[in-house]
Amino acid sequence: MTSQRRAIVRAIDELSRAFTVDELAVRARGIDSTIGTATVYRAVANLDESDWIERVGERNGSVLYARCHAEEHHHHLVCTECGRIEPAACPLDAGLAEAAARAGFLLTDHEVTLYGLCQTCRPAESRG
Amino acid sequence: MTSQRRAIVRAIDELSRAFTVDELAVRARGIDSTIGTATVYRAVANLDESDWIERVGERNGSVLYARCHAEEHHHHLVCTECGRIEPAACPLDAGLAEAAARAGFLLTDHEVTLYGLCQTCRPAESRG
DNA sequence: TTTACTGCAAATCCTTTGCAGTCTG
DNA sequence: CAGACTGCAAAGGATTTGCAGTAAA
Repeated sequence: MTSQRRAIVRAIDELSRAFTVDELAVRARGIDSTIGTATVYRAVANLDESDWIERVGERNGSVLYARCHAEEHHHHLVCTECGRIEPAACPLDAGLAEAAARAGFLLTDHEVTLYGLCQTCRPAESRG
Repeated sequence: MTSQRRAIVRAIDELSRAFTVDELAVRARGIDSTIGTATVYRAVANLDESDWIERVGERNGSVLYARCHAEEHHHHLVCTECGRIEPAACPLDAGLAEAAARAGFLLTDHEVTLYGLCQTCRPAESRG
């Protein structure tokens, strides 16, 4: 592990919310200003592959990633305002699996992402 | 509605499966060879806005669209091999909504896409 | 005619890659 | 030293946009 990789990992931990590669690059450069964009892309690809971070959706055409501490299979709740994320239980129940089977499909993958506003970002009048 | 738009709509109907803008452009040019790519992108944007087609996921970095005849809120089952799509019931139940609320989130949107292999594309040994 | 739509080419934007040099183990 | 990693700059691919002309209502 190189110093750049370490800086990138630290930047992800400091962000502690969903981020685009570019946002991460900016943050990482706050730690080591010489880090190139390609390096960040490569590090993200590696960390994604090793499941240390995950794709959690997209924002304006850029892939959104986040470090999530949940162990088992899960999905994400992403605040569209500040990027805060929360793990969300997988909603794919037996009923849906059955429906897929009924349609003749063999399920191989699925994407579930919930978007919303976190407690901090939601308008006051919507707070219970 | 222009003749190009008509050709594009017809191409979508003929495809009757999930498609990328580029795939649609190829098909549309089979009807009218002069249709430009930008025109297809613009037509797709319009049709998407008017809910005549919907984004149903992505493939190799390109957005996947499909015409879906289901009326109410729903999601999609997409065959990763041939692009066949089926509507899928929304799995977001009260439990998940509650969990989101418990995390302080005000849900504003969600994406659910199931990927798999349709009856035709799945390997023979997996057919029940 | 007024407005929306078109094709083309250029421009954007995100992401990946080739390369030659550098660091890690 | 071998292999993985780096920054840079160039390339790639998807999508958007400016423009001047064309078709539709």
